[in-house]
Amino acid sequence: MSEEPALIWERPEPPSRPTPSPLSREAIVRAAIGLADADGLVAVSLRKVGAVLDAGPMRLYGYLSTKEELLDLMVDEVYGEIPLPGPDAGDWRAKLADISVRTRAVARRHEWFTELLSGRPQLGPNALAHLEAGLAAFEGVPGFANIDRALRAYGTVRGYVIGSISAELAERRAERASGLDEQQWQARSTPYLLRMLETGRYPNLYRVVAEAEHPDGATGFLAGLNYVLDGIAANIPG
Amino acid sequence: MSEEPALIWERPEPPSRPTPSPLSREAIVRAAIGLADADGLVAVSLRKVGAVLDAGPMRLYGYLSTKEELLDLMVDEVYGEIPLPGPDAGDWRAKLADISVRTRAVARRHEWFTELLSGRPQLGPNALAHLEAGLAAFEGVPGFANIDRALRAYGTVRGYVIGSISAELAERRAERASGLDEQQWQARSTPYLLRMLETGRYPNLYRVVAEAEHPDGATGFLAGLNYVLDGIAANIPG
DNA sequence: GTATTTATCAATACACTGTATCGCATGCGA
DNA sequence: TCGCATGCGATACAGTGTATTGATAAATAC
Repeated sequence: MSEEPALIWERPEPPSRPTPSPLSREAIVRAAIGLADADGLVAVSLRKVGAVLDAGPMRLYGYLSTKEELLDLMVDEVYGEIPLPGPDAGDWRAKLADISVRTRAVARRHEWFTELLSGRPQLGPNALAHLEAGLAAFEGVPGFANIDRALRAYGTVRGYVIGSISAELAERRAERASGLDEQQWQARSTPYLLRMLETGRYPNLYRVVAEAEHPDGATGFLAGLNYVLDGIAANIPG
Repeated sequence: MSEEPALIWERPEPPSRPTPSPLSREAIVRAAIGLADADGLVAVSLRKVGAVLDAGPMRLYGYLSTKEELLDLMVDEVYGEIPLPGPDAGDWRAKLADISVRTRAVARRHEWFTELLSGRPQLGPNALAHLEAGLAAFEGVPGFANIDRALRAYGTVRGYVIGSISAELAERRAERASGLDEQQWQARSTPYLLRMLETGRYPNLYRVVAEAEHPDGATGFLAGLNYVLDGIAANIPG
């Protein structure tokens, strides 16, 4: 199907291939993260990532062998943005609170982060360092010398952190997805909720709408985190 | 572009439209859940769901206006499968443990469930009933009369439950995704992990691989749940 | 009982996805 | 200066969600 039978005399030379922009895994991941930050995970396609880097989609397959791998790289990159406490950053509780709060901060900058966490084993170097730091917080804590116990305790904190942030961000996203501002979203869903609540089947939910003050995200997050940490503290003998 | 100019005499009658199978939201959701249970969320496409019901993809748009809505319905349907404790099912702790354990059981039957939870507000009737039951557990508990406090406490439990189950299932899925059995997956990832651990940068992770006994999922889940519940108990005055 | 409107659904179409294949152009070794 | 290897672009394909369209069946009006 050669569609260019023009004579050589008037056929233009091929555009002297403009030195293909040098590429790297790092650049690819940064481009993908930029797209995801701006327009959500749906905006991350190999074509769009390639376009940002002046490359076709197939060019990326030299650096990854699957889109899943790109997502894995994105996750590990974000793990790398979370500062980790050093060995003398306080006691176990301070260290865990530190990791948790900083994780939340980063997850709010990259709203897609927690979405990717569910359903993907995290084996990248930064993810491993993150887990290592969490476990290290339990070094020398009575009752948590057993690594299985430390692992479970940290897993509990981590489960709470991720679950809690997911819920917080889901709410934020739902508002914006419905078009414009928060008010517009609430205007859409509130009447429905009121109708449900009027049935009387949800007395406690009714109180949530009627009485709750909805403390801001950070406050609520810390309150829950303290429940979890209190629970661990309650299991330190002595 | 009528491609059937045959004369009426030999043109076959249109196949007397075989009474289009009656459809319902319920049937659509069940079909979608069946596909997801069998082959994961990627297997849920409007074409495939339609095919199960002997219908074209566009037929479904009478019952939903978007695929997102189908996913919302699936989530609420699964919520409906979780039995909720009645008012006299024990104290707050028993009720919360009950909800959590049953949620885990259902989430293991529908591995895609937690995947959908992150990133979607849950406003269906069954989801609301679920939340209501969680809040109801705190009725009459000293220190949790304030609905904000009850909401946060339950949110903590819920965050842990979802985060924890997600992690558990992510591991299980990763094993199977890599082709065949658990051994095959570990054979692929273990050498990499060992090389990372040999660097000495992850002393606690090293212990996880070397010393940990990896108690089974249910045991670990309950251990973590007890941390969280202990933490709440520690905040009940008196 | 016939004609006309209305609702329902299948077919078609479109823009877009991830990825396999293939052929060319470029740079390197001889 | 030639031959070859390698990396990249173009092309292709099967699949996605959904807008549009056109036909058919049901419901209504006369």
